[in-house]
Amino acid sequence: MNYWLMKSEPDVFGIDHLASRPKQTEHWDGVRNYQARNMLRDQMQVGDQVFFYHSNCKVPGIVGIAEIARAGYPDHTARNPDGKYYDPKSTAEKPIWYMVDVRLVRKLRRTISLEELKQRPELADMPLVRRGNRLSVMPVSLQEWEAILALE
DNA sequence: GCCAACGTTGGC
DNA sequence: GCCAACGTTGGC
Repeated sequence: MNYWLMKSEPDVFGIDHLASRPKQTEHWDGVRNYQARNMLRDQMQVGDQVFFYHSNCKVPGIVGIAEIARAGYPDHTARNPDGKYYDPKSTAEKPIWYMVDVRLVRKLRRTISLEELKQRPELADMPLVRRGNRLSVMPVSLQEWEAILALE
């Protein structure tokens, strides 16, 4: 089992959007970064646990726990010419971009803010707290996972 | 809204 | 293959 952190803007798709979906499950589309793509496509497995992170908002931080409900499969939004995730280089035969399905496990009792995460020395190696990091999907070690949950 | 950091693009 | 220009991310 692997652990991950996935970022989303709450105004676009936040934890409450996920909670209101049928089966509290939704596909995670629109990732257009190769490093993140590789994780979606090659590493995420059904049952993996995910921290749901709110970015680009008033209090950025971890707001919930989700799990991978379906492993990587082609992101069909890349083939919709009318959508903002359209990529003409991606085809049905040779998809470039991938997505996974994510199911809500639970919301946290409170937001564990980025500010708080930055203060924990045991989390200093997380890409999340490093300056200039822009990865929207990143691995979390078991030690980091447990340290973060202990903050709740 | 600003802007630093970073990834991608494309000319050469 | 280098690297400047450009677009995007995301904290503040």
